[in-house]
This record gives sequence, structure tokens and C-alpha cells, in this order.
Amino acid sequence: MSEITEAPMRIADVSERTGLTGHTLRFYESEGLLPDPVERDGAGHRVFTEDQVQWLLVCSKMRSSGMSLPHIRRYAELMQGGPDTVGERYEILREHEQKVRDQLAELQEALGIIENKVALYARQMASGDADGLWRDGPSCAVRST
Amino acid sequence: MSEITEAPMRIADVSERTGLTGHTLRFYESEGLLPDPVERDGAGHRVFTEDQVQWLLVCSKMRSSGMSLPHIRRYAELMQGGPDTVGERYEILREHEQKVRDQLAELQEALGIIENKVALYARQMASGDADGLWRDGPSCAVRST
DNA sequence: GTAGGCCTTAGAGTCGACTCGAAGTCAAGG
DNA sequence: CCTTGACTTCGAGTCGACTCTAAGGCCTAC
Repeated sequence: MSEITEAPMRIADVSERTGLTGHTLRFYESEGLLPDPVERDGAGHRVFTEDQVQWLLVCSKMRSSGMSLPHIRRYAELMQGGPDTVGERYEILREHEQKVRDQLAELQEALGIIENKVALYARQMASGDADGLWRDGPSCAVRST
Repeated sequence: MSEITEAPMRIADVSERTGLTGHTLRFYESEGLLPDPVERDGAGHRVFTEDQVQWLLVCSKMRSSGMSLPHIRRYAELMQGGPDTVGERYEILREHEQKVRDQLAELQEALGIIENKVALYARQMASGDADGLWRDGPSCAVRST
């Protein structure tokens, strides 16, 4: 129970640690993305806990993988609800996991096509002559389905 | 030189083949995303060529991997410009390829964290007791950098 | 000949997630 | 004391990419 009073983490510190702007942090709080309310110091300034920063880091990963704010909010709400909410939290995670896998597959497919085109261009540029695919026609086409 | 007049492809056909709505197809045309203008039949209806459909399929892959409309437009413009523009087209492709790789890395990282959490939850749910991580605290945290 | 269906246009509206601006408060340093 | 700078609130603005609406034209089938 070491209650050493560390330097309080203010919004600028959290901003630096999370990569989220102050504006965004306030916005996230106002959107209910934080399970617990943010404390204030004497001047009314926000003081974040280490746990909140950790959670914000998770949030930002979730965001960057496309989880919507409403989903994150729901998850945050459930975190306040204790053990009974674990099932639903698990569900949300599984669902998002699947979404991320789908995105990965989509990107992989796009990457294949791009690499294909890049290789084609590289070959044409190396061989130095324009033999007909300069219009990027069907020869560069997407594989059907 | 087989110039057999096939059934003209109208917007609904292209919509079905590309998965883009009619609205979106008109929008893309108006945004200059098609290298060549779309022909019209007697009634003023759009008639697409096979090449255009192929190109739209490519477009939609580029879009789904996050290429912006301005970038696609630029590329389309270059396609009208002949062999001289090949270098810049290649550049655009390489640049986008890198962007896609970055996105893949980002998603992979997020996926790792999600899988981590999922596994943690699964273990806790299986063991049946709530021993302290139900608040999703630092024990579920993001690995630093 | 008229109803249905697909098409046309121009332009307005939507959505999510920020992002910014204005006006004000507070503590510390010179 | 006064400035500086980080913070506060609230509300409005932005952005990209659609998405939809309204008003109308043309062709086919009954």
C-alpha cells in the first residue's frame, strides 16, 4: 500500500504518453470512454491515474484497428459492472478480433494486387519499351473473385 | 479485331459486378476517377466498357486498402498521359504499397493485444473465479513500445 | 396510353471522429 | 502586480466519402 504521491499526471503528460491530443482526451472522457471519472486537482485540471493511461493506450490500439467509439464505450461501461459483465466483454473482444482478421485479409488481397502491378511496371521500365500495358488495361486486372 | 456488339453494360450491371452502387459509380465518374469518359447510349444512359469495369475493380481494391480519391484520380490522369507518366504511376503504387504494409503492421499489433486479452478472459472464465483482473487493469496492458 | 422500372441531373444531407476557436481560470515566476 | 502558459468549458467547424432526394426522361409491356 505504498501511497507515495507521485507528480500528478496532467493532460499534457497523458497526451505525450498516448499520442492522443489534449482535445481528443477531453473528447474521449466526454464520450464516456473512460471506465472511471477523471479526478481533478485544486485548479479543476484533470489528473490521470496510471491505470487510465494504460486503458487509453488500449483504447488507441482499438481505435487504430477500427473499433468504433460506441463499442469502446460499451466495453468501458462493462468494466464498471464487475464479474457479471465478463461474458459480454469477451463477446465484444471476439467480435472485434474477427473484424480485425477480416481487415487483414482484405489488405492482404489488396497488397497482392499492388505488388503485382508494381512488378509489372518494374519489368516494363527495366525492359525500356512500352509494349501495350501503359494504359493499365486488363492485363493488370484484378483476379476475378 | 472482333467487333461483335455485346449487350451494352449499363450502370446496374457494373454495380453488380463491382459491388459499387450506381450512386457511387456516378460519383466516381464525376470525380474524374475514370481515365476515359463513359459513353452514353441514345437515352443518355451510361454504357461501360469491359476495361472500365476492370479498372473499377482495381479502384475498389485501392479504396478498400485506403487509397484516397485524389490519389486514384491522379493515377487515372496519368494513365491518359502515355509512357512518359509511367515513372510517377510507379511511384504512386510504391507509396501506396508502403501504406498498406504499415496498416498491416498496425493491425497485426492490435490483433496481438486483442488475442492476448481474449486468452486472458477465456482463462479466467474457465477457472470460474474472479481474481482481480476483472477491471481490465494494467495486467491486460499494452506492451510498452 | 399508361404504369413500371431504370436511368438522368444537381445538389443537399449524413456520418464518425475528431479538431478548432473563443473566452475564461489559475498558479507560478520576474 | 502582471504576464505567461497550461489548463478549463462549450459549441461550432472540418473532412472524406459517400448517400440520398427531387424532379424528370425514355422504353417496354400490358
